[in-house]
Amino acid sequence: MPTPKSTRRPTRERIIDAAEHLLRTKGLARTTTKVIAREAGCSEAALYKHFTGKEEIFIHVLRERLPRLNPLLDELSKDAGDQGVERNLTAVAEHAALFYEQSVPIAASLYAEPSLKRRHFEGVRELGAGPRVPLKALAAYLRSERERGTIRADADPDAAAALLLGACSQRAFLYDFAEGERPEQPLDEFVTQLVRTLMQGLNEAQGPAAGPA
Amino acid sequence: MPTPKSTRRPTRERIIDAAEHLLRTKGLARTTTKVIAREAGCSEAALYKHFTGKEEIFIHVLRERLPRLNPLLDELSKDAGDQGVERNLTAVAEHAALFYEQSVPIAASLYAEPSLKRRHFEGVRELGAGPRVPLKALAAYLRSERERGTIRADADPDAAAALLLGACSQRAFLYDFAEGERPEQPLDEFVTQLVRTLMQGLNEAQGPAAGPA
DNA sequence: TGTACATCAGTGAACGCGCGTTCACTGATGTAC
DNA sequence: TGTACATCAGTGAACGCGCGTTCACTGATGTAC
Repeated sequence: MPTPKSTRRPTRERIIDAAEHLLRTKGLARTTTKVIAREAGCSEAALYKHFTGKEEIFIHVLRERLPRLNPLLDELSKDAGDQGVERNLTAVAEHAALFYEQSVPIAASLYAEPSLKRRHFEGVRELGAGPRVPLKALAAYLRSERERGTIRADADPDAAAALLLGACSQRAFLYDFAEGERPEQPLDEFVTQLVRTLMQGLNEAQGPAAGPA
Repeated sequence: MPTPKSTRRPTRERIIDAAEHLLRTKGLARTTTKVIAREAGCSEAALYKHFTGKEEIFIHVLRERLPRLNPLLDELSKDAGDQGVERNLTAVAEHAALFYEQSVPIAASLYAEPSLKRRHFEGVRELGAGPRVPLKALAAYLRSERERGTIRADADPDAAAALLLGACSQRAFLYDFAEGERPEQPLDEFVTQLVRTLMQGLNEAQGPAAGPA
């Protein structure tokens, strides 16, 4: 028998749960009102007691379930310099990679429905979020490190942020596209090498490049 | 009156043209057989003289119209060292950015229809292509530069490739998502700064960091 | 306490619409004699 | 040259299906007296 009502999540929550899960696994095109209702354990008609329509359900999934990357980055600016830059960047990159793994499959499918994409990003922009914000935040952090002299004076914070977060987001796509084509490199290894490469650059080592101790 | 038949492209081509254009502008969900036919200037029934079904049209758009990044990268490996590494990387990044601008909107919408996504990438893999190939090729080029000593001996070619191409692909997403939210940084400037940052790293300059002359 | 009524989450069945696809047909072109 | 036939790209109209949505209704819960 199904879960007794007393212990079930509220219907509205179960609808959002179901829609989110289906978006992730079956894709936007296959996420119909019928399957949402079936997975939520209610009738299709019940969807319309909680939302004005199907698109509204998706908008709420996007608003309430897409993870946020910004909190971590905001915190980062405060602790600038407390720990090594390299350690901070590694932490950021690791979180970013996980974040993109979560959000890429859903965000990407908005391309199939440009009106939904537009609606979502207008809402997101009004909240001061949006895909550019993490880049700006990371660049701001790097600028503060540059001011205290922990990274080179002629460093370009925007370019560095684009490199690091770009690599993390692209990884999320490859991960999903290739779908187990080959055993993926572990995340922490990937991230460590990104940060090391970003820190030391490709130019011939001259300075105290701190070889293996 | 419409273009006379004698000067029109063959119907099959016009169908692919129309489907591609609609995928880019209206999205996968709004690209129905009716609108493809209207834009191609033929009847819906005519679609089925040239393709077995709608999905087949999309598969052929993906196969025949998505740009290829690999040729440029293959060539690159041959000329390793002929020009400066920095110059080569800049050229690659610029092409990569344009490539991703073209392919991202269409590739992303495949997330809405996972079965189509899977079919496409299986086909692509059999041709030795796929989204991982450019990364591998760029890393191979960097390895050859490392062997001839033009970049530091302990450089990580895979990480460097991930950083550079990641930044370029992410740019394509931001460009499209934000849709004119703010005047975009010009491509060549963006790319130049990426490459310089990647080459010199963020660590305090010690060596011949060749400050402003 | 019992009774009458209001509220409201939720339902089964039906709705119309637009989708991808198929049908029988047309008309232009090529070819054999 | 004309005529009879084959081929084939392309069509208008119809098809059935599954979609998102709405309808009239139910049954549980709360509340006033």
